[in-house]
Amino acid sequence: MLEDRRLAVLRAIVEDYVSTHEPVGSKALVERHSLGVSAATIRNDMAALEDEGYIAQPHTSAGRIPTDLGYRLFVDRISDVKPMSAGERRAIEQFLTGAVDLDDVMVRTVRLLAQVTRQVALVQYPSLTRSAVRHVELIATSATRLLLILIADTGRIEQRQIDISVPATEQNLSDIRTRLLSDVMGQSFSSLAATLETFTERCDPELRPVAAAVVATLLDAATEHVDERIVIGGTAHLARYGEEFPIAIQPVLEALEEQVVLMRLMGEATSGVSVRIGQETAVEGLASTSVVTSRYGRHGQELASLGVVGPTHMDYPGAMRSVQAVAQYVTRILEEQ
Amino acid sequence: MLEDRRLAVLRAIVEDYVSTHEPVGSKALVERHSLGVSAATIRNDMAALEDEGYIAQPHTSAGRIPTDLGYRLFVDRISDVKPMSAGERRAIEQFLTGAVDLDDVMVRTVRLLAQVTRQVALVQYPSLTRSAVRHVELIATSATRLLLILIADTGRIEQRQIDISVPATEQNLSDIRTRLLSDVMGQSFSSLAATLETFTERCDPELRPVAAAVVATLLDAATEHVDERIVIGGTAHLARYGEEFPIAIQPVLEALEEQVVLMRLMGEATSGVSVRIGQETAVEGLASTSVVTSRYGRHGQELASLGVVGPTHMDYPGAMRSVQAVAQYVTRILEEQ
DNA sequence: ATTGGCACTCAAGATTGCTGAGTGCTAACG
DNA sequence: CGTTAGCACTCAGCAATCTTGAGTGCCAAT
Repeated sequence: MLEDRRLAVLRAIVEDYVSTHEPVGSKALVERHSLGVSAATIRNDMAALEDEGYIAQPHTSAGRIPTDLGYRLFVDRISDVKPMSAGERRAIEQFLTGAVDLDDVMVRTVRLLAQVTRQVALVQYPSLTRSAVRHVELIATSATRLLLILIADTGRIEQRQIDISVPATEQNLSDIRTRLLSDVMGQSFSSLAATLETFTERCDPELRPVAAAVVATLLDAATEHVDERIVIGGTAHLARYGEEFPIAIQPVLEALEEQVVLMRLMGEATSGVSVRIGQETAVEGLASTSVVTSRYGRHGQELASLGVVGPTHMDYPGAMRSVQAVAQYVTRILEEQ
Repeated sequence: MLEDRRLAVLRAIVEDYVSTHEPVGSKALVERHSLGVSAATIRNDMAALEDEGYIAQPHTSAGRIPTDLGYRLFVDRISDVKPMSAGERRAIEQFLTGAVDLDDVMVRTVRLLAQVTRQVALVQYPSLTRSAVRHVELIATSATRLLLILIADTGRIEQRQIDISVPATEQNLSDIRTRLLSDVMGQSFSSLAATLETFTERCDPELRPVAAAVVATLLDAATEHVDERIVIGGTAHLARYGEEFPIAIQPVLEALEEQVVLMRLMGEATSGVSVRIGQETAVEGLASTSVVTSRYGRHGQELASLGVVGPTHMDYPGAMRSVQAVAQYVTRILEEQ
């Protein structure tokens, strides 16, 4: 009962603060929300909420703003994820259909997400290690140089140069290509190391040097360590906050240019929608931002993440809803491919 | 003689303003530069320069700042492009070697350029229409769906889905693939339309529906209209200026997210280093920024552009030098591929 | 437990005055 | 005729001061 009202007060504070970006006082609260009690009572509740660490005062004679902890409680216990309107769903669908290739899907998705949430959007390319080989191609670009092309069933393509010391004939290459294709076609990238362990031995002795080089390069490309690609969009929205709010956007932009940081944000695998608030991001430059992500995938398997980065005082229910919806549609698009 | 001194004054104003970001007065000028005349004389020169539109006063009791026209004169007639130090050259070289594929070259280049110039960097992917076909691959991903892979001799790869109404046998596909390859291998992308005009007719009647679809898709992919890809980096540098300078960075970020704008900035083909100052960019959001670009290429042919975007009060000689040097190195890297 | 009343605090905005960098003008100089 | 010194004038920016009002915490009454 009393607990209930306190939560209601916290929710009201979060909602008002998110929409006005100004500390909210007891009087304004009772006016804007029908809480059924007087401002003085709210003040008592506020004092209690402040003791527990859910809200704070910027300075003595100001209203309260939610702390990271407050947002966390809000996200975990209070907010209810509203479903999207039919119109929104249709808009998303329209935006994503007609993509000509994977790059196009990624670019369209990041734009869509940025536009819908009005925040910075991140989309990670489907993980190679979680997908399977659709095709492998080996092309001679000069006498001692080959080009290896790897195509995943997600549509993702990787290419690598291979320098070989001894020239290989077209026949040799063709042999290797055929063997390689029959070995790895349809295999998951993560199992390639095992699959190709004996590949070189199984080749004719004269092919072995080339085969070894090819296998080594292929495995290197398939076990991509840090070079997962991430597309960013909507950075202009950052500046919008900066205008009337003391969020230094430089550290945020810097953080978003660091591959390591992005991988940390997108990599942590949790099903469903994940929300990290302020310090929880564990990234220095993102201390005053929150990150809302969701996994997306294909046929029940999760391939990668997408999400948004915004100020801690963001519209969490809205962001969570949009991120989830977009993830679902990307999943569907990938399944159609 | 008199003209000479006026130019020297303008140059001094530009240099001081670029380094301090504060309006420069006559007194400060004579102190910092040995111009051999008194402040009063400088004031006369300044008044003349202002009449001619090269400098302006933010308010009555302030020093002068260069106008766009002033920077233009500075760039055209006054500044001398200093060569890079050996150390800088080595740093650039080191940064760019070791790239595993074209994507990698592009990403490394944009990072390098952003780091060296401390500004926003743009790198355009090599134009397809100006390069030649290294390889074409046709893969069946299901009975009625093909994947067409185009590889340019720059290392750039394009892929497209092809839906065919009638299932094609592996033998059919192989036929088409072989014919296609012998037709287009080594051809320039711009000549493909002519080369493939009679391709469908030359096929067996039963292959024609599939062949027609393949050719149509291939030509569509090869004549990419607006979807030239551009990589952006170093946006965090924008915020640095924003801090102590009233450049609204939001319009800049917005402009940089518009494909059309980027194409306009990068597309205008001029050999050598090109500088567009303030309004000259002809982009609303970039009215208070300048763009320094250079073409890069391979074997004398220009493939695309790279460059930087920064505030109009940038270090033009430095930026021009860095952009030129990086373009040269990228050219070299592409030639090695 | 809730409420009204009241004293207290303090950020933000307005007002004022001062300072000094910088200019333009004029008259003198070589 | 170009250059210079001198001088009056302008005005952004800073600091000091004052005022206002939103908001709080506490206490006594219900």
